[in-house]
Amino acid sequence: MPELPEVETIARGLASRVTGDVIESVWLGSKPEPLKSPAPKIVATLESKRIAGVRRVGKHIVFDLENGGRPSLRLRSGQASPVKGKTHHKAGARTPAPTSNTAQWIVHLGMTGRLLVCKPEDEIEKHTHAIARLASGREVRFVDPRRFGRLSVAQAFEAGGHEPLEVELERFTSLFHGRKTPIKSALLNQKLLRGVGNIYADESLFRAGIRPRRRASSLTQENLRRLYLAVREVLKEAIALGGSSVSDYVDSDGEEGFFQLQHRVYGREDEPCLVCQTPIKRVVIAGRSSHYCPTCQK
DNA sequence: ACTATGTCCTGCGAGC
DNA sequence: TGCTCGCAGGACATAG
Repeated sequence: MPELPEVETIARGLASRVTGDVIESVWLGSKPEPLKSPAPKIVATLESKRIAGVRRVGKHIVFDLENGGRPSLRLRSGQASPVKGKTHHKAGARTPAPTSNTAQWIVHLGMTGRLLVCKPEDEIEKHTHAIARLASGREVRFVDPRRFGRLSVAQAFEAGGHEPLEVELERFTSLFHGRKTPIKSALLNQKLLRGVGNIYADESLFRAGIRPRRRASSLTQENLRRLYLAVREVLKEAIALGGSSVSDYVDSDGEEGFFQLQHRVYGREDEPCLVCQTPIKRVVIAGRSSHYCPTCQK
């Protein structure tokens, strides 16, 4: 679901709402769980930690955790697990907590993942896979119908690739040197740039006047300069509008974004180009829908 | 090392 | 109404 602007919006929303709160207990759904780290390690890493901040790295949401949370208040005995038949992990001594004073909780939302700040009495949505109970009485819930999302913990999380809004033009240009893959595929490669997904790749290529099938290595310096500026422009505008709500995307407050109203090619197959009226084409590149104007993009 | 393809999941809307 | 099909914001493993 979410690309850089949506993840940025979600991370900012979470940061403003849960920074300073303390994770008191964690519940994880049963296998197959969308976990990249072992469940006991996730539980041990999160519990009794204070949330020092929440930020975005590529398409990942990173909760920065620090020691100093109050000792875990045990749940009332007999309280049922949120979802019938699933294991309830509690703070325990079986798995030693990391020795470092800091750690991170990493969430990747995949296609359909959501992180919601809820009250305990709010109905547990279907496909809820994790719940972190906070000292304030609220809960952070991870809901993900398609299970492409992933949870993990780290001591010093590192993501590959460059942040598109931080990378300099020269480095940006060098990323595509000698690559025979279509520029669309290269933009989606998170090891090059991190955070660009299908919508923003298409929108950026339209603004830069470049067809998605063009080989990355065939782009001129001028092409790459225009693409660099287009990517930055599109992402900044989208962040300002709270991201794109295409089907069911909402941020952690349940608010929709509005950048979908600015889409010029994505999802507009057969509709007239907003610049030249030529019908927008849709082709499949690397298994992903790709939209472009055959007149405006060369 | 780079590139193309299939696969993991569930839900929704279009078309019959 | 109810079925099947195709498609969906992503990222891996695998094969060439």
